Amino acid sequence: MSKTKEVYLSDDVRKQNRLRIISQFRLHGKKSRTEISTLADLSAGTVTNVSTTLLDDGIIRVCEPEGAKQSSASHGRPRVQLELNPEYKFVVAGSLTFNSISLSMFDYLGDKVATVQEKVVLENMAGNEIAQIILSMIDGLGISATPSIFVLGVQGLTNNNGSEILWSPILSDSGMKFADHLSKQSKAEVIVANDSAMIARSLSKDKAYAEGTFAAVLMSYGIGLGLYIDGQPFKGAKSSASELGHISFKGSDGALCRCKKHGCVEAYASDYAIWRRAKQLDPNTLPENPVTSEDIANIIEEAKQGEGPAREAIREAGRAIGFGLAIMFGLFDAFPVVFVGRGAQALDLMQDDIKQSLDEHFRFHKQFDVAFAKSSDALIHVENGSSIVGLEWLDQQAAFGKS
Amino acid sequence: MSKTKEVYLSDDVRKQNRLRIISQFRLHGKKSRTEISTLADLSAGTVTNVSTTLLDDGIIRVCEPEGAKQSSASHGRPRVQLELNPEYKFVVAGSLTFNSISLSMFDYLGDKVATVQEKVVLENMAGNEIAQIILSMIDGLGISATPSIFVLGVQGLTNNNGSEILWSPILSDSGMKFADHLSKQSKAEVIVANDSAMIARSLSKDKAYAEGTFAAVLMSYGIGLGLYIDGQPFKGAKSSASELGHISFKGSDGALCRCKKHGCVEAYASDYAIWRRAKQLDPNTLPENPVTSEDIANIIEEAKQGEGPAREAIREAGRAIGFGLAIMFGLFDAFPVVFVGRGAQALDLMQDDIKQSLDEHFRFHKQFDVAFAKSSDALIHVENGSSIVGLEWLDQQAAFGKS
DNA sequence: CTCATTTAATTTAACCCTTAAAAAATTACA
DNA sequence: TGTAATTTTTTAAGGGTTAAATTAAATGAG
Repeated sequence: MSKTKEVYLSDDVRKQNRLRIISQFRLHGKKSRTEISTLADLSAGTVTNVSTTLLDDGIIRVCEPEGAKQSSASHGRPRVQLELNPEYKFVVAGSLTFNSISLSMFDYLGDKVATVQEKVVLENMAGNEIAQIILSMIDGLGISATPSIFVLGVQGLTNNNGSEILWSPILSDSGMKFADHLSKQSKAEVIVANDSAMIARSLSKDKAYAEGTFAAVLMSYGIGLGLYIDGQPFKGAKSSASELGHISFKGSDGALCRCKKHGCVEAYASDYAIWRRAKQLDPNTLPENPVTSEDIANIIEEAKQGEGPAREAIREAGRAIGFGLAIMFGLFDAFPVVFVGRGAQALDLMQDDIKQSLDEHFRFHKQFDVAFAKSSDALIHVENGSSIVGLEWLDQQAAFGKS
Repeated sequence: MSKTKEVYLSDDVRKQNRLRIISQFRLHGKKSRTEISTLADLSAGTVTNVSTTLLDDGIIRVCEPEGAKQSSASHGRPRVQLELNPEYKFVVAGSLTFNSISLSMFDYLGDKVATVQEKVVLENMAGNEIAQIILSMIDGLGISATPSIFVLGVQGLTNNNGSEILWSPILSDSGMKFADHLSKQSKAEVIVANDSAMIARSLSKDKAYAEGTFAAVLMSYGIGLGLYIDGQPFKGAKSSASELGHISFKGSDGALCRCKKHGCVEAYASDYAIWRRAKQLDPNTLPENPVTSEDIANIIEEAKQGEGPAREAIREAGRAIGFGLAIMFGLFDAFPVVFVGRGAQALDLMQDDIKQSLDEHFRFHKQFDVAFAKSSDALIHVENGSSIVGLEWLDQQAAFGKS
């Protein structure tokens, strides 16, 4: 595991091909050996050999012949469809927000087998308590399957490999260490990941973004950013997530941000910022209670009616986002952006301001085609992205073996 | 070539190991088979086999025994030192600036065998003219060796794979296409690269930055940025270089930048910006003549004497740089920064302002240890980085074979 | 001057993996 | 029932690696 040898040994070739074949099943679902041979560009003989070991190991299984989906040609020996064995192993994917934990169990085929949500304010909880809650939630599902891996999306910064939360606005110092406790108590792998990164991961499976270079911007309590560059999730040097929210939009005389600095993009574009401005409150105070989805929906409604504080709040959010994007595009080049989260519902209203701001601050704006889109519920994407991470981890384990 | 198969075939294993062994020679210089066996973690037998083919192909050669550097132990059969064959192939590495072309030829060992520089203003030249000049400069060296690859650093944007210049402040539209002409006329590979990226590449071989996460900031005519993340040169989505110079430091009422926008970091931190401010000229005009190294040296001298326009110009440059770094750190995490170029001579004077600006705009400043350093002549680093790129390309070719 | 000792490099034999080709299996259809 | 069609398995050949045995080359003691 720790030895990071590259492939230069026949044994590694074998494992590499194992993964290759598993990945084809992951990608295409039910397939016969012959089809896999074509897809994976391996000879029929190799596919037979590897399939045999995969069957023995319980990683794939033979599908019962479905009347409909027969072999393409009618003559000859019929193909035997194989697929990933759903019972092989299980993933728990989910997300932690400031006042709730939602978890879903997925089988190895990637189907959701159970889901559970609990309202808990995590702010003052210790790591072992959180781990305990998660475990009892899973217990409460009454499912015999034990998860082999937990993948949990959280707002904040995690380290590069997903083993540790470095900072999160929704957790105490002790709470941030829940992954350790969970891993010890469950004896399963635990990966913590930035929520926006998981959203991007989820979107990356979408045909529209399959090309693989795009950004997911999560507009809710903060302004999250998940980047995909050339089909690979982008990771910072030490930590998981790139930040859009704390780019300095206005100088130090700007509005107060949750991070205690002034003028951040978040201080203009997050839900509390929009709310604060729409309600014409002091830009140097933070609201005491969390802003709800309804609050934001109401403001959007109001803004649609015409000019006024609500409309102006959304304009300013657009300008801040546009500025943030301009800066990011300057560093990475421009690419499509998908907006997710409740703030994203205002995308139609913001779009012109975003573009204008981009135009003002990004030199190459006109040379690049920047496409915007908004997508559905953020939590679903976080969960979905997390499940993908979990399944890919299982695939790796299945291919390269345990220890 | 075009087929991008991964390693999953014994033949690929062979090639992989060939590269592995070549890389050890590249890294460590003269080594015996036994030593290579240890370094590359391959068996003695494999090293013998591969070495034989490498010798046959003229890629490595036997070193004449130097009296001094004998085998570590005195007993036993003495080791035969091998090394890369300097005559195997040659690289031309160099850089194009607005008024000069400098080229050096390197042998396969990485030793510089010749160098030539010519004053030419490239601004209005066509691509084929530039190619012609480069070729005749090489011709003029009177060296029998023909280069297999040209690697040239240029200010501006190149595409991801180094085949094309997308934009450069020093070249006309036709001039930007010189790589095509050069490649056709010389029948050699031609790679064009961003100058700052090459500087970073050069620095990456420095022990101090060998860890592999740092930024090179080139302060001269513009503000270039070369990034190394985790030992890998960072590339944008479509283009080569990340940009620090055109981050929006002040709004649209800021000073005029060469890119025709207002308020860019470059408009405060580049040599013309410093000069403009030190001379108390209109911040909305661009100087007609290029600012020289002497101009900048004089301003730095003046600033050292005490407060005044020169000192203030440098302060403002520091603030702009600090702002740019803060934004970059927000996206990538913080890491060491090396300043290169004539503006970097003012680092001592700027450092406090950079840090203060960072502190103001980067949330995690105090949690990260941001180290600054300045390095020697930019051109040398560009050339050096380019030669490294060229040699690595040759290594790849040597390992994986031509077609 | 010879020969045991020591270290380096090469050769050998065994093992693993892949592939192409041959063989076997399984079904449709005449 | 037999032939054609198609999928899957088996076989044999070929290539790569490694551990171990062998050969090569130099030192130094008797």
